[in-house]
Amino acid sequence: MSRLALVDCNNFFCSCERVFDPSLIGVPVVVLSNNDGCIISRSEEAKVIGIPMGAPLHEQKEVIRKHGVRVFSSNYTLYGDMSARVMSILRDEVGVMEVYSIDEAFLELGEGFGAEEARRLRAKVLRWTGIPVCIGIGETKMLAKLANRHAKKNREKTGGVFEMKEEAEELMAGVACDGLWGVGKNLARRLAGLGITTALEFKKADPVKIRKSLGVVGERMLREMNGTRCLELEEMPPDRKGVMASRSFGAPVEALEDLEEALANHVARASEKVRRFNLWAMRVDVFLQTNYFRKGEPQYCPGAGVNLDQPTNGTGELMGIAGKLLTRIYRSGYKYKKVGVMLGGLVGSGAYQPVLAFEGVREEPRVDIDKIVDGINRRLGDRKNPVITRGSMGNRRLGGAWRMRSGRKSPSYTTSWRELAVVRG
DNA sequence: TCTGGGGTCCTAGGACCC
DNA sequence: TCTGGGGTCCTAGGACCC
Repeated sequence: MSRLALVDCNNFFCSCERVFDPSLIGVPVVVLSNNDGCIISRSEEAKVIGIPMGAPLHEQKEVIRKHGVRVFSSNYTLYGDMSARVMSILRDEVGVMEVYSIDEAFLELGEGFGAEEARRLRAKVLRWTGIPVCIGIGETKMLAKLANRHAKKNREKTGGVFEMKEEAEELMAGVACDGLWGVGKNLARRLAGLGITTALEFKKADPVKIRKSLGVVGERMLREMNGTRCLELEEMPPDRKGVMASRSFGAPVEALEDLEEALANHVARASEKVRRFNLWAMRVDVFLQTNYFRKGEPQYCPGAGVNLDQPTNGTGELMGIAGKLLTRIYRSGYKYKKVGVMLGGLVGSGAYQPVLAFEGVREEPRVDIDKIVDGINRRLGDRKNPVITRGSMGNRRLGGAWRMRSGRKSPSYTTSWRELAVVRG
């Protein structure tokens, strides 16, 4: 019987911060979401003192002060680079693997790769990168996930590695349904309605009943729980369906010009991403949001989209289209919280149907300015701080109400010459 | 005062077609 | 009394994940 391993980095963002700052070891650490809004990664020490996942920062001010919690803005440049290092080590170990997220990968295990080998791999990743991982082994993705969860929750006993074997059912009896991968609050409630509250009860449930109540998604999970693979390993990630870019503002925004400037920045990021994947967009959507946490204020969350005659990934062209959509939905008198753009209907070169053109098909430009700008920005700046921008994106140094907060970011230790760690003799 | 961002898949329902 | 049936495509919204 072939098996999969799920390798999952522990408290990944916090662990990345710790690699380059030893003073963080042994003390509570948290990393914040964009705009310094929510807590999205916690060290073990931070979990112990009761800081919940996803909690708004302002609700935790007291705990943070009392325990001297170290707080960081997110530094995705650093995390992305550390992730690539971990993944390259894993890739050396097995023939087939799927990078599932920035901090997780599924590995197809060969004969003889069991808990012992997993422990060796775990030690290797820790030694080479400084990142601690947990490894769960099972016949399917769901079982590997469950094993991983057990390994993580009982780290002293398991040493961070667990393989699903005969004791699986005993373990499942102690896991609530919403602890299963793919079962959230809502599905758990539906399952409870069927009298199913533990992972073991789910595993033994009647497939017909599950199918009827949870659809194909539920049936797939049920089969996976019983050792039948329904969720295949995806070695090559399939092409993206859409690319979105949006940000909450650092402060409420009312003026159209400010929204336009923010949107131009989002379009620049989104179109660069689309070009990086060598794709073209057939559709553009723009949306606006007011702050739905402020119940007393008038709310307005409109969106508008347009299908394009010809696919494009040009920054300038997309900025023009998005700007028109924005003026169409904009109404004055609201305090906006967020603006965003979604590039959809992505197609590869040659995969799209040329338009039946009465006014002539657009010519390809002789010099592709966007690609040149992308190259320079990639070499001299980073994704968040491009060195070449357009006038419509505003001036970074002048700030602007819409720019997000990110006041506690650690240096990009591994990707910027100017921010290398300094060793004192 | 302050409350993230970016994805995926599935389903239901409407428009439209023959 | 009679008011078809079956299909596809698209979109919006729900649910979930990290």
